[in-house]
Amino acid sequence: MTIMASRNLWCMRTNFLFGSRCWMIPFSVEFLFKSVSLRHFSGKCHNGDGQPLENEDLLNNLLMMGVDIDMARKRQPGVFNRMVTNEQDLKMFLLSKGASKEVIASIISRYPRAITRTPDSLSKRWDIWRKIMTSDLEIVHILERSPESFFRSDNNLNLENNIKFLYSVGLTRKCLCRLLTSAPRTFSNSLELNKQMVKLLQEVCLSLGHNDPAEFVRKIISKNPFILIQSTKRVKANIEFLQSTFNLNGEELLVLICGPGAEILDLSNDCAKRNYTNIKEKLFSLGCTEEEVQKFVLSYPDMIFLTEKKFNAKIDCLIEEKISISQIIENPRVLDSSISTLQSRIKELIHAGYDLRTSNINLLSWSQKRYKAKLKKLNG
DNA sequence: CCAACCGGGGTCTGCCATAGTA
DNA sequence: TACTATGGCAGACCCCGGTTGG
Repeated sequence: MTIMASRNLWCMRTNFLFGSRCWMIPFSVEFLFKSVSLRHFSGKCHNGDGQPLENEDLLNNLLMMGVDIDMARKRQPGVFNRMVTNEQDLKMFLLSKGASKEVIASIISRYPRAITRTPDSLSKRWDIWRKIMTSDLEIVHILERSPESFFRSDNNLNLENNIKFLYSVGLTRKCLCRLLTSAPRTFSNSLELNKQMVKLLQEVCLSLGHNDPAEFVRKIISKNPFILIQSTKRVKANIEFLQSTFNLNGEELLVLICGPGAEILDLSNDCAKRNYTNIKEKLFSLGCTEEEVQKFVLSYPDMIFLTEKKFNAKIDCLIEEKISISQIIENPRVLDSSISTLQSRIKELIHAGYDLRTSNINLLSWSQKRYKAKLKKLNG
């Protein structure tokens, strides 16, 4: 009863603020699918100039939910002209799955079209996702991160076909789980698009002389769960870059792209080329040969992710401490550490009397725990 | 005990363009 | 013709620790 009382009070307050539309009572699953919010006045309204007016009911609902209306309108203005929207259903649905009000508001603000989905379709889609994920909460986290990936498509049959297809490629449920967590967009791609990428990967594999494309595809996808949300154009370009830049035979290239260099395929237009060119120039300026540069990058391909600014800053910060370039290229992992980690560790090590010019520099990239233990020992 | 070697984990959305559709 | 569904784009590391070998 006290709950009812406070609820009534809340209702009165909101009525005072926003007009006469009353909420349905939350927290009760039986109301879930009975709340399609038809407008009391149908269709678009028009002012004297014939301009469509947005529906007041919808705006009030969204306001009370805490939705950022300006943001939502900017993103998908069309939603605001619809006769029928299901924001109440969506809210109830997501609440029942464990999403907070704040999360729901944020989801709608960022992907307003979510409120056009029917409860039935939502529920089906959710259940299909749940065949991969073990809990509702995991899905809530994904939606919070990326509402678009769940709501952008209403085609549940396509979703199911994608899952069938991915299994048919030989991926495990665990792998699908990783794909859904890391790159949920994979599952709202059209089946055709996913097939195209898989086909491309198989062709690459065969053209490089490997005889088990299925195994290769499984490996590359599990190594790089983002691959299926890249365009084939992008992936092709990056493979061509690797092929033309390093003198690798087919097998070596395959090992690279389904192993340590797998993520390079995600890099955007010419980014790999740009970053590699910078690495080359920087190292040339420090007296390295072309061969040394190639060997250095291949020994730790993630280097190619570093932008010009960051790569140069890291090198400079090491060189300033008289660490030689040969020490650096022989221990590429030190460039893994952030600039601030490098700076603070260098300072601490010098203070501890550690001579980086003659001692090993690998500890610059050790884990915090191992590094701290080492430092403690150095400080006696 | 110590460090080298090496693989793994997190994470990658939010925007724009456009063909298709009602 | 407004709106939807879908494709594509830019963007750009850092940290941890198990195992192994000395």
